[in-house]
Amino acid sequence: METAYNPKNVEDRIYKFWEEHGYFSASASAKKPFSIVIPPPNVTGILHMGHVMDETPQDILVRFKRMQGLETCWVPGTDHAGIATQNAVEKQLKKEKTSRHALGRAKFLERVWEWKKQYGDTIIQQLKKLGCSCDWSRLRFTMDEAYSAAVKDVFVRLYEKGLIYRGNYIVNWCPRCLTALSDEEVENVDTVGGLYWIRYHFKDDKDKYVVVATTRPETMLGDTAVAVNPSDERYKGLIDQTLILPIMKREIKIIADEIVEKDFGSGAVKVTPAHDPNDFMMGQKHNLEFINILSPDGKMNQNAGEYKGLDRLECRKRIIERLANEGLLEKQEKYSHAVGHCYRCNTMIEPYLSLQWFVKMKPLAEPAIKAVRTGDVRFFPEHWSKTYLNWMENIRDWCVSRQLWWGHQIPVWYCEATAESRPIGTKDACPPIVSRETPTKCPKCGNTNLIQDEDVLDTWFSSWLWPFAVFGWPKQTEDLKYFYPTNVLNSGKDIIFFWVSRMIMAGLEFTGKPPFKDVYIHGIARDSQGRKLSKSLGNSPDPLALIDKYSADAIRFGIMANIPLGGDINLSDETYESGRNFCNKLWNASRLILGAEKPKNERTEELKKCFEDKWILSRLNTTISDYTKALETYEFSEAAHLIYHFFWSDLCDWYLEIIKPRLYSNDKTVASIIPHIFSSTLRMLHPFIPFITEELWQKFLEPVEAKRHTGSYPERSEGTEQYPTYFSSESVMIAPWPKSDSAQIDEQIEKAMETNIGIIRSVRNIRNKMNIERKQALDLIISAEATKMLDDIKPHQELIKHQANLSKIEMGVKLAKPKHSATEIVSALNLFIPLEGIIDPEAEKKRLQDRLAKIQEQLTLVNNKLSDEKFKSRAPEAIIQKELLRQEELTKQSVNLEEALREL
RNA sequence: GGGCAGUUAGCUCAGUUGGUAGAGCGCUUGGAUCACACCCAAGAGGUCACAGGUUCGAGUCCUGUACUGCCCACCA
Repeated sequence: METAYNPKNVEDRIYKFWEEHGYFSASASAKKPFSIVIPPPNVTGILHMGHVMDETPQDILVRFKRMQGLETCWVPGTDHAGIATQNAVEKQLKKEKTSRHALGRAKFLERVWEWKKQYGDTIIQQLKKLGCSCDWSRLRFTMDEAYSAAVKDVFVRLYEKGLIYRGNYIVNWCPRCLTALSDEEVENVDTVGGLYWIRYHFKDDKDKYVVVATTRPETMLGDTAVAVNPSDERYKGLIDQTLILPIMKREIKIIADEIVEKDFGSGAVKVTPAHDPNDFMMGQKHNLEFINILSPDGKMNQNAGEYKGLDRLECRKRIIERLANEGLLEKQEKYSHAVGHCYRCNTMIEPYLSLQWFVKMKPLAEPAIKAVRTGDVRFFPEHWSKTYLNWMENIRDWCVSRQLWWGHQIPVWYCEATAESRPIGTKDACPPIVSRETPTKCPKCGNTNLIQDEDVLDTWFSSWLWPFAVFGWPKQTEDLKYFYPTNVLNSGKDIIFFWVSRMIMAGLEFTGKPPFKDVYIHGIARDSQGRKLSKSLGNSPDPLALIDKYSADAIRFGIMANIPLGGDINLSDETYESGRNFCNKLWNASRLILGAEKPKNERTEELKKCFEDKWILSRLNTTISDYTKALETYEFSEAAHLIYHFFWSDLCDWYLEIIKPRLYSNDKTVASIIPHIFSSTLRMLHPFIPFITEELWQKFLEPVEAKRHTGSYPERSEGTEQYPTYFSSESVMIAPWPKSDSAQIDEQIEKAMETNIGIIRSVRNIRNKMNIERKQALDLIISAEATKMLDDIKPHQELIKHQANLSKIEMGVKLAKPKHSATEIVSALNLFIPLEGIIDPEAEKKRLQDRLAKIQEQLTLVNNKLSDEKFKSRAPEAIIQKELLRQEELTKQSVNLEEALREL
């Protein structure tokens, strides 16, 4: 074996090995199921570190559960990501100096499918590189034929139930993507802009005017009223009076509405029903005219008169100038407010009146709220349920139609008469035909010229069905019955509203069950400075490059060991280095074992165990228990720390160092315990670092297999954990999960070992401070002060002597005795290392005095406490006993120290 | 404006039902010893944001304050 672990070539070979053995596939069986559906990555591009954060915990859980013996199914797939993918392909077309409009819908869609093929395949390859143990036979795409059928089915069901409606409303409009967006797809960014105060003169009294304030002055071209609060004294008597809208010279009325805030601006607000949600409501209420002044691309339209064709922002500039020139601009001031931007292209969105399809959300939200309230669906960490509930309780209807080409075309057909144009406010002559199948004629008028709605559905309208659609829903398949609901959903906090909440609603609505029991929310990957990872900042590393440099195992372990509970992680080279170092340590520890002696795989029970053997077995079983518990509750970094500590500190630093002589001398007990420990450790580590554990498993397996070949070893008995089969299975991936044997857990032994370690460290510390070579054997004298320790230490003298290189240990020696030679005192333990000729009596005296002062100070505190009536009457007995012991101990120490000082 | 987190070692974070603060990295010192320098040994470093309260005892529970981050929101 090489001195350093070299993951190159190992990982690909191992992954192939797993695939060829069919370990990933799952099917309905008598076993208990465990299922996870992957949050399908968008086919917009290749994977980034955010995906690694997303997939790694899932693979850990899946591997963990598979080893626990559950029928484990991880469904992989990708998402068509309508708007995002369409944008990506459009960008590509732009580079080719063409556009989707030049290509036409059909040709364009061909291009997107090509794109999807390319990136979808790449994503799958990347997931494999990362080690993901998905059931690849179940690979799904949100635009698969069967999946599309499910989407249609859902649309029709909701429509029939009256939960889908079509109507003219103000929606979030992206003038670049040329589509409506849902509220969730708008990112509000605090922006400093201007607040403009404009004078609207009265028709009858040209000298008088009302001042309105606005941040979007260009919308005044579409004003059809000015509104004030009915209780506003300033405007009493002015209601219903007529104003002349500047520039357009249109006559508009002053209306009264409660919605107007008296305290904002002048208390009077211009009303533009076609370009503001509030104004829209007022427009309906007061029967105002709706004047749309914008084209879909954000330019002014014919209703803007001379400004037609200008971009809205350019128009804004000109309007301001003109108003100023005409003396109608009362004032302008800087104003900071939230402005919506498209979450895909970052263009400033416009509130825009258009005909769209909506889903009524309140009826869907109610059961979904209940599911989380009652604990049918649980969030980890729990506090995310509050965020979820807060949003769900204030949910608003969902605009699901998108004016895009890439996506599920809406399963609605119109009679030709009403399909072409969609004039605002007009009603279709024939009602739309909402159908799973393509209809042949209009059921009302019999017309056979039907035109399908050109729009597609919001991409999330398909992904909210993911947990059951991947199992064949709406068909009641075996898979659906067996694997659904899934066990846990893994997601980033950024898509709780987009996806998690909607899946819960869809699951309950369409299957009657919540789609998963647990939701594990992980944080977001950031760079070492805490910034979000993004292409433009250049701080978003390519996972494949990192895997190439550090190995997939290193990335996985590094991230999972360092990720705070539910918090964001700052990624840096150190993160991956720590993972790499850990793997290398594992490699080398195995190398020590495999090089020293082939594993014997023999029974341990009959062999005589030394103290350290019992200790490491106790530690092992404690670790198995705690580690398993941590994984069950999604505490990945906690789990990683537990196993890290057990392996590196307990096993490598102490146990292996202690047993080295026995290892080289072929001690039978060691030779049987070691395979047991390594087998369990490799199995525990496998979910985190699957590749190297498999590679090592195979190496441990070699001698065993060799013996089987020669017939000197019994055949493998599958699936048992019984000796002599520590390495019973052909792959660690299908090996049984280690079980904690509570009979081997011994707290006293673990405590005793801690004491031993403390003593050994103290001696080493003294060596260090005094520059004493390790080769030079020392005498250790333990003072009588440390009476309590003596019994603990006695049985382990040999161990301590060997680890600390001591020639002898003398116990119960009074502090005063080594006054001519004691040179260093370890205060906590009262150890003395006698050495001739180095003592400085003055320094020694000072040291003792300081220590005495400290002890007396503590003694006073304890005495005070013990004489406190309240403490005596209320503190638990165990605590009082502890204090009494401490008092005794401190008293003894102070007496000894005083005596030592006198003798000095 | 509302909601949710957070404030503990130089940095990133743990801290289980209240019982005298831990890890990794970094730093300091020493070390080519026959698993590993991607290593080993040892060490230094903390008024647990602040102020009150409950308690025999508070990093931990309660109230308030300050600051940081995130999310939601139709004051134009």
